[in-house]
Formats: sequence, C-alpha cells, structure tokens
Amino acid sequence: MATLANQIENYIKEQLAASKAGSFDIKRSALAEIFMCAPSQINYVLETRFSTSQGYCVESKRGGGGYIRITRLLVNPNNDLHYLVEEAEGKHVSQQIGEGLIDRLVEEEFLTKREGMLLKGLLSHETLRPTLHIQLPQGYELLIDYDLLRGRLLKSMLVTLLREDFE
Amino acid sequence: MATLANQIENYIKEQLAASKAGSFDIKRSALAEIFMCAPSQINYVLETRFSTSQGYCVESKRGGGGYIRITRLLVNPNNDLHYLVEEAEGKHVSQQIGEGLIDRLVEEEFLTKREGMLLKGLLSHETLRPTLHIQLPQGYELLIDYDLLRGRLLKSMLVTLLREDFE
DNA sequence: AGTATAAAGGTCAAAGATGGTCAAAAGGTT
DNA sequence: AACCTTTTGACCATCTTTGACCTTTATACT
Repeated sequence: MATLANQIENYIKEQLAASKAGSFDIKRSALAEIFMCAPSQINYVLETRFSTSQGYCVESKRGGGGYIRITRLLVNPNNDLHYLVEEAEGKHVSQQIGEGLIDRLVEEEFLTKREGMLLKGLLSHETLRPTLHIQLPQGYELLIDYDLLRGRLLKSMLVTLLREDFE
Repeated sequence: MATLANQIENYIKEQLAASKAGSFDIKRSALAEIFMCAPSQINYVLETRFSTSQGYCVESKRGGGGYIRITRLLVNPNNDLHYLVEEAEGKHVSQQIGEGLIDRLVEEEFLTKREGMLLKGLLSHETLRPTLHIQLPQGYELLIDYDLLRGRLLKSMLVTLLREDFE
C-alpha cells in the first residue's frame, strides 16, 4: 500500500535514521511540495504515525523561519514504562495506536518480534469484536468499548513487562 | 462445479502457492473486478473457504490504501494446536482453564515463559473487567461474558502461533 | 515602539477510497 | 416443498486526502 501518507512516513523515518542526533527539522511547506500534497497532509501523517506513544516528539514553530522538528524518543526502562502504564490507565486506544506502541516496544527490544505479533493479534478488532447479540427493548443500544478494552490489555502487558521476575 | 466462489477460491490459493512467505495481499475491490462480482462476494469466499479452522488467517485494512491479507497457517499433523483452535472457537474459557492452557503451551515449548506471563496477565479478570458502556432502562441488567472474550483471545493467540510467518 | 504585512504552521470538517455486515434474492439439492 | 449454498445490494465503519479558515511569528515600515 503505497499511499501518500505511507510514503511521507517512510521519508521522515529515513531522514531520522540518517541523522546523527535522532532529530530532524524540515519546513512543512517544503515536505508538502516534495510530495505535491496539501500541507495539512503532513499534519495527518505526524498525528497518525509520529505520536508520543509511538515514540516520537514533534515540535514546531510558526511564522517566518518556521519549521517542524521530529525527534525519535528512546524508551528508558525505569521511567518510561511506568509513565506508559499511567498513560494506558483508563485510556481509549485505537487499534492503530496500539499497534504503533507495540511496534515501538519491539524496536526498542522490550518485546521480541514474536511477542509483538502475539499481542497485535490480540488487540485486533477481529479478536475483540463480540458475537453475542442481546435482545434489548427498542431504542436501547449495546455499545462495547473496544478502545477501552485495548487500553486495559496494553496496560496489563506493560505491567507484566515491569515485573521484577520477568526475564 | 465452477461456481464463482470456487473460481475465486482457486485464484487465491494459486496466489498463495506462488508466494514465498505464505502470505498474499490484494485489494478486495481489485479481486471483485477480476471476477466481475459484488465486493461482498469476496467476503463470502473468505468466510466459507479461508477460515481459521481451514488453516488460514485473514486480516484487512479499510480506507485509502486498504487491502486484504491472507496468510496460510502451518499444517503440522504432529502438533495439536489446530485442534485447540477449533476448541477455542466460540468457547467460554474461565481464567483458570485459560491459564492452564497457557501453562501447557509453555511446557510443550510452543510459548516461552515470558510469553506465557504476558498472556496470563491479559486473560486475568482484572484486565478484562468493565469494558461496556451501556444505557439500560430500569429493571434490565446485563452480565458481561468475560469467558467468551477469553476464548476469543486464546483463539487469536493460537492462530498467531500457527502463522507461517511467525518466527 | 507600534503596526501592518508576509510567511509560516494548525484545525477541522467534508469528500474520497476502501473494506465489512447483514439480509434478501437467486440457484441448486434432496 | 424445504433446505442449503451462492450472489447481490443497501447501508455502515475506517482511513486518507484536500481545502477553507485560523493563529503565531518575523520583518518592514511608519
């Protein structure tokens, strides 16, 4: 799937990989011009693929001489996993965000690739989606909050990672 | 008989046979166009001929750049994971039974000890607890079926273990 | 210094592009 | 006729792309 968003994502990741400091500045308008798209497309890519939970920090400045700075964050086991647990508490997590977090933990070697695959399977809509159909009176609807459940599953995963006896 | 469904089934199996990784991506709309049929016909074929119990795993993504991915599962008559997948299908699994199954998979070395710990955390009542948002009229009560959810999670785990691309 | 203007970047909602679901219609079998 | 499988279509959910409008910042001009 070579969507525009994916191409831009790859481009940014390449630049990031090539940079010594794990950080990279660029003008939003320049990026938009390279890919011949609307500038707001860049924001879409940053929101969906470079969020904090996915391990990136995005800063920017407007006005003349404005720019976007993307920084790759490294997970610090002692502080960040705890922070992520807090974050996951009661959080709504979409499938996309959940997979992003898992990919990050795999990249940082907190999880093996196998573990990542197992966990991503568990977080999928296909797995979570319910089969039960309950008869309710007219006008009432049954809503299952998959995103909340996903948040709980992720939290459990993080908590296990933090266990002292986890090797 | 050469029903449309059979032709589509054959086509997919050919593509799968030709693929090195045992996996194959295609656009639902593209497939529907090749066979000049309603897109939902593709889903019918996937449901009736590429289910988990038939040895396949189907994933998909909607929206721009969407696709369907079909992955073959391992067929190894020496292990009984397939049997367990059948078992887990639509099954109610208590926390105790679920943990027992995971322990067994760890003992038989289908899962590492780490993986077992991660998965047991996910199956706990604590994790699965309230995930429903419901508006019910007075006098109606709803009991949440954790055991069914656990069955789904276990099934997903088993299917991942069987994926040909699982390393 | 104060203000106007230009040069960025940000937001949000609508439109476009896919795939999913479900039930009804159509075709075969028994 | 009754039942099962296949095919279709209307409607839904999710991801992407675009564009109109908004905010912030630097600089040039009073």
